Amino acid sequence: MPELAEVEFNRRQWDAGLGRMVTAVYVHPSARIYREGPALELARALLGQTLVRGHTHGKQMLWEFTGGVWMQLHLGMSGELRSRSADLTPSRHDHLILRQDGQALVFNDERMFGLATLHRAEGFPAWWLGLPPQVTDPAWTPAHLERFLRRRARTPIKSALLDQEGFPGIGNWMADEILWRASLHPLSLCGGLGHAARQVLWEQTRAVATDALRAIGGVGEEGLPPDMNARVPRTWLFWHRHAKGTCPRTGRPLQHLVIGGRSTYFEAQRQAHA
DNA sequence: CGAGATGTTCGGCT
DNA sequence: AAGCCGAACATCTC
Repeated sequence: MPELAEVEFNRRQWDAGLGRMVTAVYVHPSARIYREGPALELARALLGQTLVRGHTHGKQMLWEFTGGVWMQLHLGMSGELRSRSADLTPSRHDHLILRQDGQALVFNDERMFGLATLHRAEGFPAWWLGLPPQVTDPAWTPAHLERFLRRRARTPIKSALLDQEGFPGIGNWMADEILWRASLHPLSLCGGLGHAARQVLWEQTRAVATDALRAIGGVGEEGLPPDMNARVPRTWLFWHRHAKGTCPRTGRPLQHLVIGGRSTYFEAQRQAHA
């Protein structure tokens, strides 16, 4: 599920736990999400600490606790955060549960491409501060984008959009959404985009990220949106990118290609080759 | 039953 | 040498 707006949505699921102490920790020690550090060490570190804040950066999540304890979470392909009742019994894919007074914070991940890693630092960990600028950040400028595209001159733009170095938080459906809005063919080589095409790409990347954060992430609203994807407008490509899908603007059938190993849907007539 | 699913990493090749 | 591509990871659904 998770691209930047869904990551934001999941971050908010743990809001109920902010400012509260962790009274017990359940881990599923052999789960693959602990591949970068022992689960039991993470569990021991979190116990007795208070959850201070959650941060997101693209698809990365960083949970700040008291005592210089930080937990990095990545939702991978199927990770979800939820707040449940205090007496919750772990189910099959619940790999991490932080129990607090009044509730349990759950990390569930069926496919286990996600990640949970302990970090210790006074202030933000250095690797977090060194992450590339997010696409909604003022530092993510047209000049920054141009430098990135130049380094990948022979890469199809669809593949480049999935590169977290240049487009933190953009994943497969958002990449298709951006190219569709920008009227760019997904196989266009980065080096072949002219000034005008690069400008449109920059604008639509920002626009899709901002719109998705508002619709899915619930940014700027009180309370949580009831369902993650339900509020995505039908006019987006999002709902139509499947084998029998048609373009919500032209009504013509969508083309399907596998690019960089990922399913890609586009309207071949609108998205002409650059 | 094989294919594919909103992700990342690694080994091999150019 | 930088950068590309396919495979692998684990599980469920169509």
